[in-house]
Amino acid sequence: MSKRYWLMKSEPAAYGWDRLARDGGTVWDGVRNHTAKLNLQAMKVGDQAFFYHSVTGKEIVGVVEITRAGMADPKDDTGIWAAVEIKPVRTLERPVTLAEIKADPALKDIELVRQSRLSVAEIRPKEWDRILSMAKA
DNA sequence: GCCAACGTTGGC
DNA sequence: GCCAACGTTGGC
Repeated sequence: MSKRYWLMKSEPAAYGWDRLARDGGTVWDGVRNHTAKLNLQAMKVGDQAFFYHSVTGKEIVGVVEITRAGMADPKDDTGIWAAVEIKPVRTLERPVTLAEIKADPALKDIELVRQSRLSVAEIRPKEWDRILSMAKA
């Protein structure tokens, strides 16, 4: 199966990009939404994801890679919820803001905008490439 | 099983 | 601080 792309949201006040870069990787747990859980469970080792700062910033700041997939959420006693392990791959040369994404017709169907509350979303390969090219501009 | 009420998230 | 979107809960 070919590589898929994702987007993971975090409030910088709770766990930001700087923290992830300093930690060198982390277990992505605590997700309590079923759609997001399905996305976590669909992830494979080697898949990549954008790291998005919600609330403060509202921008994509970096790229992460899934280093461990199909985990149970270690903080969950019920066995319902899922987790993955991620590591930072690189910081974007320039963050891509939500405003820019919304303004771009090529990204009008992106899940980040269509379902703004979803904390773990899939990114289509075309959208992935588009956002990467915006980060270089 | 339906739906109104309520809680939470996150953008504005 | 407000509100829209969505999920969950509880009465019927």
